[in-house]
Amino acid sequence: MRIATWNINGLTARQSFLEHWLAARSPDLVGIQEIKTADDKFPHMAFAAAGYQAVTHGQKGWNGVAVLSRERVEIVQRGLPGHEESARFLHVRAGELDFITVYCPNGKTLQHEDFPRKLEWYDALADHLARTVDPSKPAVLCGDMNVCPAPLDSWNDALFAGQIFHTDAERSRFRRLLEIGFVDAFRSLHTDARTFSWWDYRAGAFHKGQGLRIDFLLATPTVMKRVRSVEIDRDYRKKKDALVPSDHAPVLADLE
DNA sequence: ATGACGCCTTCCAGGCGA
Repeated sequence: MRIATWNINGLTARQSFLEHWLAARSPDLVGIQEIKTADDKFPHMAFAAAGYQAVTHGQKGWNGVAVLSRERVEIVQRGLPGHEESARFLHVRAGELDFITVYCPNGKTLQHEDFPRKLEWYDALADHLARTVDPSKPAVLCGDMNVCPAPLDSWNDALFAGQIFHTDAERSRFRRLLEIGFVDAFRSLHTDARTFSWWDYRAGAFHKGQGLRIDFLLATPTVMKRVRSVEIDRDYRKKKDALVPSDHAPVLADLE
């Protein structure tokens, strides 16, 4: 079984690119973020033709998450309770697996009012997961977390020390997800790899290796036992047949 | 030093992303 997460930066702009990737990688279960599309505008037919059922928690213009699955899934929860004003949370059940995808708030800067809101959102997420996820059972929490959990996850941790994505406040929120019982699958298999999942579109950041690792597949121990590989699909951060890529790369894991 | 690219929108300049 192949699972994945990907911030696609706009479904309308990325649909062909996403379909290209689905055909090339054949994932079974995918969390996508930033679809920026309302539920009633989601192109279900196109994904059904590619063999995927889509479950969406969409929003016009901003945010929006969805799950694409080859096998039938059922909705457990759409929207983070108490924070339904932005579409950032979707929990589905795929057989025995609880699969949750999130698009965490960005926060902008430490001075911006969005920063304390980001921390509050994280606290609400952790509270909700602690109540609703049994860490002894198979579960995956994936998505764009908008945090570099450790210096190794940033192209220049010294330059950005104490700035957005690099603060102790954000890192402690990320750690709380691990304390609930989730394991960072990529880091677990690649202890020392300085591998990123996002690169700014501007100034040739991708080619200069100036990226961040902010997209994660977090899995409970029963899932981790089945993990055979975890990779960041940086080939899909490149232009593909003249199609423009997202600024994020997909993260993929193969489970036994 | 600044902006840099690409997304979106009651529509095309301006906000936002990370």
